[in-house]
Amino acid sequence: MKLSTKGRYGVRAMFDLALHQGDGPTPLRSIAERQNISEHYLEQLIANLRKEGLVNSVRGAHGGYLLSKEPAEITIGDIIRVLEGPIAPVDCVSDKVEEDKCENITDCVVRMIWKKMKDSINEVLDEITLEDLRQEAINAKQNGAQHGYMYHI
Amino acid sequence: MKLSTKGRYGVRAMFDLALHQGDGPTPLRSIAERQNISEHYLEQLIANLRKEGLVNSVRGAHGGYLLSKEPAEITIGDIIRVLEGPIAPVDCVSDKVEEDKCENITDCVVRMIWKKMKDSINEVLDEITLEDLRQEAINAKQNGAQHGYMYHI
DNA sequence: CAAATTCCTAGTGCTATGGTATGATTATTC
DNA sequence: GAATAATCATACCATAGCACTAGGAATTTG
Repeated sequence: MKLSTKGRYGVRAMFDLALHQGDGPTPLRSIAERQNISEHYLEQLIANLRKEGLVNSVRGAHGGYLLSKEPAEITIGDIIRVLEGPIAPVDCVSDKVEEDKCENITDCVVRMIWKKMKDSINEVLDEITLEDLRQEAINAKQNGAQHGYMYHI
Repeated sequence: MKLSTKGRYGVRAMFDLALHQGDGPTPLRSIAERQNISEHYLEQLIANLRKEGLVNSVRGAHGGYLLSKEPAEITIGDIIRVLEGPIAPVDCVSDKVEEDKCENITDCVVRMIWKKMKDSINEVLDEITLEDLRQEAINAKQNGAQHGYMYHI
């Protein structure tokens, strides 16, 4: 029951973009350096975020990446679902197709657990936006946070 | 973010024991057959459940396994934590030791997400007991559930 | 003693993860 | 035109965990 680095790096990268939103496109290299993530690996991840429309890209000199929407309109759930697939503890609660593969769907007592689990996780992740993180970072900074690669504002 | 079969098989096996509690020790073979799980594999899982005191074993002919406590006193969280380790999306929120490995612990904005996620999952899993499942199975049976390997009562 | 059953150790094939390496192509700015 | 950057492609690799399988030793009952 662990998230892989895909989801975690993705969230950090998007958070980084949220903090630098307004400065124009942010090159991948800057994100990778600030967040201490392998640039090549991050490239693979952000390609998915672009395909799913969470970020826009600008080519060429002074190019880079931009959030496609306001930080308040992007949830952590949006990001993680793109990078890790459906957020569900077992396949039989993740989507219609997978549900149908389970013969016992209506009778299965145990499935109820996974359903509750899934709903509770998604609820948490869908109520946190990048704007929430940005605000927290600003507060932390004001309250004297020092290190934190998480908020180079 | 998937559970492995360890956690899922474990829950099903314990649920099976809950349903057959009172019949004396349940041999592993019976559980494995009813739940359609590899006997040898299940053996390895139940060994951990025994070491952690969730089940008792009786050797020899007519031996088998028994829940060590009342079904109402065993939560799904108890079972999954034994078989999958701490239920946490990232290590830095799983326990003290892991927390200490993270330099940024106090300042890290993103960590708050994983903390909330962890708490919400654990809350769900710790409020469901084997007795709850047993009751649901009995209800389902009365309401005409037919198939469901989940409740051979 | 034979059968049933738990207990224990080892090995195995597969897949996903988390990268690295290399290079070519396209678009943009100065 | 040079530099900067995204985009695309392909391939490789080491490690770890998963989901078993195999085989046998120890224990208990009848």
